[in-house]
Amino acid sequence: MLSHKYPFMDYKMQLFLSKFKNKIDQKGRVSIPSQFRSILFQDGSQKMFCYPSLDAEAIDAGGDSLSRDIYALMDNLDPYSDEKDFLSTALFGLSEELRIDSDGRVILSDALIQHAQIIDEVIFVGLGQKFQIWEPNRFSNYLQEAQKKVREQRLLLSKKSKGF
Amino acid sequence: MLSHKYPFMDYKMQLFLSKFKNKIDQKGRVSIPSQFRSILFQDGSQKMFCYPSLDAEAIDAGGDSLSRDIYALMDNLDPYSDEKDFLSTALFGLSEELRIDSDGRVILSDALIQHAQIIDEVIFVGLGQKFQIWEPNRFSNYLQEAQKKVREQRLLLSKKSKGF
DNA sequence: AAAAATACCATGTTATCCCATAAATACCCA
DNA sequence: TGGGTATTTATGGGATAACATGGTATTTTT
Repeated sequence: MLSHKYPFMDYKMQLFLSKFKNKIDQKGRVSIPSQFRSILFQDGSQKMFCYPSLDAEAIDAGGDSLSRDIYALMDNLDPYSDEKDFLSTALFGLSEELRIDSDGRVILSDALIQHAQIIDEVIFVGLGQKFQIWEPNRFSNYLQEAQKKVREQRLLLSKKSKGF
Repeated sequence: MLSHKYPFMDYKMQLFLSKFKNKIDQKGRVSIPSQFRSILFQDGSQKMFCYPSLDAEAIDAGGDSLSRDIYALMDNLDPYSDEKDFLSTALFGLSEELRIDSDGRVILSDALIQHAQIIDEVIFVGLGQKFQIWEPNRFSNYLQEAQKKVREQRLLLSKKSKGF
């Protein structure tokens, strides 16, 4: 189960960190940052699992562990609830497994591009067990907001976090 | 008891102490001071974990113990809340694990350099379980301020702490 | 046949490895 | 203790490998 009691962040597991800006070429191809790629490849798959982010104008993405986590999350919901139907549609209905080509690139679908309002450049942002793909300007706006939130919660954080 | 006074410091752990000034070469490489390096290498990793300092125009850096603390902090949040997305963005998205090369050097990312306003020289400042990387002039200004603040609070403190 | 997807190749840039050197530090032994 | 030698360290440079990115050719789909 995905909860506080069973942290899914094994200390050994590799996390998506940092951010990288890459270009989209005329054919719609984008290089996945090599740091992220090597994590995706870890379980042998040549796929990138992704779907439109629920709360942001961005694409959520990750590897097998992400899709498995989401599947597990669904599994825990009441099979006949509206909540489950809604989430299944929102996540699985709109999610895709993009093939990673021999040069480490993917082609984002029109639906994903439209959701994230992407033009010809994207930022890959590591979020730990997943990452997001943003249109650069939208991301910098969002980042400002996020940093503001972090500062607001600062005291709370510093008490728990041993000096960070 | 030790753990009461220093709740987050394992008495065995090696501390980052003292400060060292090093140069950045044309390729952007900086040597990590060997004293710091040997602490970073302790757990076998060849990485330096770092992120823009929340309160200063400096880079916060450390080894596995620092990154684990932050991962643990994130792990306590509800995985699919937007609170978590905000924090992940600001913490994971801006953090980096810089690879330490065979000569003990790292290449600081543009984002970090810009945050700390670094040109071609840096000061590594030990802060115990982590250290900071500063542009030298900024650091000496900061240090002066800090010392001034300490002097101002000295009387107040000494009444409570008998001897500091 | 046209369009899209895929494989393959080329290039400039950047990171990484390896070696050289000078200075500082640690070490050793008379 | 002193004085000389070895080792470590910071730093520079050349060679090599990796990466992002653009392009062309080949295959697959429809």
